[in-house]
Amino acid sequence: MNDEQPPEPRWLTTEEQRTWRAYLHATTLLEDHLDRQLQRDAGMPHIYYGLLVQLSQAPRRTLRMTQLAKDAKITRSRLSHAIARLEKNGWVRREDCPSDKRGQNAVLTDEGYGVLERTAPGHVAAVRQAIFDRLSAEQVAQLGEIMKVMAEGLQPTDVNADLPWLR
Amino acid sequence: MNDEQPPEPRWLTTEEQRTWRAYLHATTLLEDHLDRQLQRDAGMPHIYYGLLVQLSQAPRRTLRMTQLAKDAKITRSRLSHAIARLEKNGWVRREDCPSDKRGQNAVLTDEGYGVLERTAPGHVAAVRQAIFDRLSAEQVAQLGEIMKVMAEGLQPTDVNADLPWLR
DNA sequence: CTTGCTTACTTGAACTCTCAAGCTTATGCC
DNA sequence: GGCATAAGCTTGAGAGTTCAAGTAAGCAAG
Repeated sequence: MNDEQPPEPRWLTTEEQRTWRAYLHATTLLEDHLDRQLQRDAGMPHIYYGLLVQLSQAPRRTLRMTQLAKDAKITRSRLSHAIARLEKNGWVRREDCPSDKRGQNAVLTDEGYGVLERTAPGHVAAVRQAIFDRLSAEQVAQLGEIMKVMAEGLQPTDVNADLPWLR
Repeated sequence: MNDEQPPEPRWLTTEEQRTWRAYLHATTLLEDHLDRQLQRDAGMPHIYYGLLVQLSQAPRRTLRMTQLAKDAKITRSRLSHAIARLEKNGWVRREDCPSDKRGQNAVLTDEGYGVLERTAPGHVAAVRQAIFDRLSAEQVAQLGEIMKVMAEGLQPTDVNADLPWLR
């Protein structure tokens, strides 16, 4: 027989709950806000905009699909669908990768770059208004550090990459 | 003629960019992580789980649709679809509101409560592992304050509610 | 050189979200 | 009462996301 009881879970303290709720509210409100802002002004959701930004900063405005997916923290499947849509808009072009016949490069077109040029100011203004105009310099630094720590803990590092005993 | 130039937008400083990127990475990674965790263990996305939690804490486990939508920071349309799905699962029931024939109440069923009981420990553990186990008490307090400020700035207060000259 | 495993990417179906439109009931005003 | 407007909620269609499955090309071992 198994007499073990599941251990009483460590619930959140009142203070932690307050923080967690505030986190959920702020992040969902902001994401909705930016999604609407960009959908209205740039004709695409926030995540798609982020893809164009990544491409615009890459050498030759070109990135391998897998790399872009990693940078943007999304699955390759999602990226495939997204690039298909952006390609239909004429903002991104696909190219075969010369060195690896399995590979695809996503390339930001001039049109895509133009969209970015036209809409970036409005987007930055929205971000600024939501965050940086409301926080002290100290808080911005704190936020940066906190988010860095959180992101590190969530990085989907290759499973087993840190498990030498499985190699 | 119009000689006005659009003012050069105030771009983000390097420090602000770093913080903004960290924010985007951490929030998308966490949301994906929790969505998968709950989809796997509770059979619903994070936001749906949040709806059940709200209901579980309301008197008589009942809430008007509009109120629930406000609490969860989602549109009424989205809520309608969500409740329809949860109703199909038998976790929520709709009731006509006695005092207002337009109104609908969402009620958490016993089954719904059961799902919550069974899955809450795992969910809390995931949240704890992603945030509270990795941050100092001080950082938790900072995060709470920062998120509170951000949420306040994004609150979709009724348009015009703060514009007395339009009344 | 071929067998088997891995990597890169795509696809389709099921599900969710958004947006605009629609229905019903409440409320204020004459 | 009768009318206009607002509030509460739903619906359907189009767009986006997820998950599992599929194709094709690299790679390593024998």
